Amino acid sequence: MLSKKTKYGLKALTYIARRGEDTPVQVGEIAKAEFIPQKFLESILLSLRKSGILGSKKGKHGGYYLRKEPSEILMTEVMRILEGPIAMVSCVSLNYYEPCDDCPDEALCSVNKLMIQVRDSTLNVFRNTTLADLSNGNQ
Amino acid sequence: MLSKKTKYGLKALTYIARRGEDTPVQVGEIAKAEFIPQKFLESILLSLRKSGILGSKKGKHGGYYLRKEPSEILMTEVMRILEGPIAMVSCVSLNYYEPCDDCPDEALCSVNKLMIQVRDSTLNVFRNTTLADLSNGNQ
DNA sequence: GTAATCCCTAGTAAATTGATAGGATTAATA
DNA sequence: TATTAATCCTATCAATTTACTAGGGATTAC
Repeated sequence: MLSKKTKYGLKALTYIARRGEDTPVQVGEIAKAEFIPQKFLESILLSLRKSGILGSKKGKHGGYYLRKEPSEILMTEVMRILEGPIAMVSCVSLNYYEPCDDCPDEALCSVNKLMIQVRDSTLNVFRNTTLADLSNGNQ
Repeated sequence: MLSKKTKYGLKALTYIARRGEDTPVQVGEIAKAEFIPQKFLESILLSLRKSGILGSKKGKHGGYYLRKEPSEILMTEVMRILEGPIAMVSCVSLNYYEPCDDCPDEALCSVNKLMIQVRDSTLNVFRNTTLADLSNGNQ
């Protein structure tokens, strides 16, 4: 299941991208528009800022803004920040590989074999989808 | 992340399929061979039996066996039993659809749009993979 | 009848999730 | 400079899920 954190994060990014203007967007505005608990959203946007997707401006009239064009923000990056590894088991993770302690031979492991395929097909979606794709009306 | 339940379940099914013989396999044998806590595995195999994937024989020399040929056991079925819905959000689930309570219009929802693509690509893998594929050495 | 096996229900510790609380810091503006 | 409005940061917490464990009942081979 997708965590609420990821769901809220994606909705917030889409909101900012759709808005389009170059003034920063406040957390409160997004929270109200997307029905997201404000304090929770605060922490989510903070992590997106720390990861370099968002920039922020403090103080009055502050808020968050995209640091790149929506068409340059890949879902691989966003999903890894919000949801963590894309692979369903660490032994097939590209970025966070760890062997299973109970598996004597990955080459013989049926779970490994299946999860590599799932990982690749999911990656294929995320690599070919940008925030611009999510924000636009088309497909 | 894939739950241990699913991981253990897949390993157990693969073990039974690879064994090939028509005598039932005991939980203890699988647990020992695959390093799975026996009592936990018991409950997993029980749920696979209740779902019709496995049959069982009680009493001495009892155990579990496949009710279909490995080539006829699709991953869609196995994963739904072990892991639950394949979709990452209920609003794109084919078998367990439920609308999100915070989403006024699915057609405009970026999460919905993205997760439909992920669901379809994952389904494509599971629909084209059988237990026989996991059990064989090839690919 | 005894041993070996599946069947079933409960319970439980640890981790994760989805928040909330409370305030420190920063910046615009009057 | 004082006020206000925003981000930033840490800590905490209840509910849920996960990954088991315990204990025994039911069934069957021998």
